[in-house]
Amino acid sequence: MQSFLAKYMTTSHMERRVRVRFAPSPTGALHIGGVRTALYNYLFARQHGGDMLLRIEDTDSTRFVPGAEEYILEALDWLSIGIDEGLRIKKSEIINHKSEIESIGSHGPYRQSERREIYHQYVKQLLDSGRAYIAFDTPEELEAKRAEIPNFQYDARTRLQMRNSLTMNAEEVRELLANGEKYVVRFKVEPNEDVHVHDLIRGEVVINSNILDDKVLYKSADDLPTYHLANIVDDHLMEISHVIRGEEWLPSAPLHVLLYRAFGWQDTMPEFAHLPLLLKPDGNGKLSKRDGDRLGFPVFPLEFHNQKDGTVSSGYRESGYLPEAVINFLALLGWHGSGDQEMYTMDELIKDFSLDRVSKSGAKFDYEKGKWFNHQYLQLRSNEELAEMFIPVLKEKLAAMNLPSFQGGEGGRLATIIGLVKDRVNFVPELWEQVNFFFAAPTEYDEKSLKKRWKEDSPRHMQELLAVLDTVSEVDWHKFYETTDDNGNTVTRWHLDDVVMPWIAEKEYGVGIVMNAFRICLVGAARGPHIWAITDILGKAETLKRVKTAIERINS
RNA sequence: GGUGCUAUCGUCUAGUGGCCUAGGACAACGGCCUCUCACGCCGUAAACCCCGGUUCGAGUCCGGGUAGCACUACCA
Repeated sequence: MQSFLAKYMTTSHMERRVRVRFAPSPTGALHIGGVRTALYNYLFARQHGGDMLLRIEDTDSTRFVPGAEEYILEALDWLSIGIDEGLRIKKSEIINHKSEIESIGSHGPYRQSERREIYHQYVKQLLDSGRAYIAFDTPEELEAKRAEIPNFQYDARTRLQMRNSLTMNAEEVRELLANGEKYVVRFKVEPNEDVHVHDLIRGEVVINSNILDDKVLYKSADDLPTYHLANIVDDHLMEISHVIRGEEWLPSAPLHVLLYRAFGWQDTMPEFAHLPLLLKPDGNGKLSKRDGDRLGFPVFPLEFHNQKDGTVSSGYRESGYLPEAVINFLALLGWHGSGDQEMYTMDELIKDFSLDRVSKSGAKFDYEKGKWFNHQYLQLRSNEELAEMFIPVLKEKLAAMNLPSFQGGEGGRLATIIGLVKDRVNFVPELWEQVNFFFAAPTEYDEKSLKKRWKEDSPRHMQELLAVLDTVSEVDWHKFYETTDDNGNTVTRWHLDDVVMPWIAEKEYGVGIVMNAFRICLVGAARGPHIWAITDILGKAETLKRVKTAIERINS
């Protein structure tokens, strides 16, 4: 039975419900840094049993890129970053790359472009209370001012020299407005005040209001607010408890604090956490879209065809990355767990995540480590799953070689083959280089391998081997059994071992020289899985045929 | 230029005053395994930005310097 006090404490001193948001702009593909921000928000929300919202910040109509919104939602969906409220992909509606977007929740609309009327009232509130003013300076005038005065800033020192409602009388302002003159609403920042921002990752950050300019909050040209106003109003209205965003926002955090105060919302102002930036792998600076092209790896989760500028950006999904690998890799870029653990499932991340353990400094994007993570997760997938993922690649390769297409339904043969080689690849498409010889006999033989492994006696060895192998029955060809090696480990021993090895011993040939030559006949190079695993899959007829062909073709 | 943030192996990082002759992971290198290439396993090399101060004791706290980054739009 709960005491009355416990009850009292939980009701009247109840912690605010955790509500976080990811609020991207639909200006292009979702950058991998943005994905990490979304992930951290998601982990935080889940851990606290709170809500993860998705809001689209499309207040700059000029930068809108068609398809970007769908892209963002699909990327999050692919990575299993779940959205509880706002915009998201309607489940079970992803057919033929066509996905439907749904809006869920009672705090909508969740696109800022659809919230014009809401912002009007708050702009008016600020104007009425004298916390903001109307400015008529044209972009050209401002530009001229900046050219004229070095380090010009629109603020308490300069606003009285500008064309705004502070310097004009009410009649003039009314007239300009009536004439349809373009204007903006600027926030009136009071000078000389130390603004304190509490950051969950960085602690107390203090900035003097003198360095802040009178930010534009609203522009009449497109009847939309700017980021700063829309962001604060929406976060307030949507009851956001924690703002977890990139470090690039830290300098404007004081402005946001001032805005919350101007509205009288300081008591419900969200907590802030500014995440370290993702840096270029080489040199310094923020990781950018161009770095991906330059260094040859994706910086976007999904491939993106930009309809606005016609560019195509490669994506992790199309490069063969597994979503869980991307998540794990990203989670550890700027955050570490409570121990030395490297591999994390999403559930483990949710359990272990903490803003305390987010680093303060930027993290260089290490693509090599990403590959390693993918390798790890690839091994965890079943052969059947990998086969399923590999089939499109396989079909494409076979078509390119004018070979009969893969039909499937071959009794799990592909899965068996993949099981043989998966531990040597990092990505699904790489499987092709490991399995190609199962689908097509070698047409040429790797020169390096020949030089090292194909000796003068090899043709004679192979000729003799052919005779030895021919004695093995079709049934015995595929036989194998379990045995124990010198170290007590269980190993698979093939019947063919018992046929070929005694022959080699009797003739006093080297095992290495015979087997490697044999391998070259079958594979075309000195690589690949265990030789008897290969002959098992190839079958007797194909094996003998390949050896014959090799004897004829090599050295001729 | 101004303001802010940051600073441990090549990279991601552990480290919250003594457990640090600085730990883990990726990458590199070497070895083992082995018919090959890989995987795997074992091992090696590799770092506290600099200068002061506080303290019995500093990678850890403080100050200064330096460097890097971010921001400084009618972009977000």
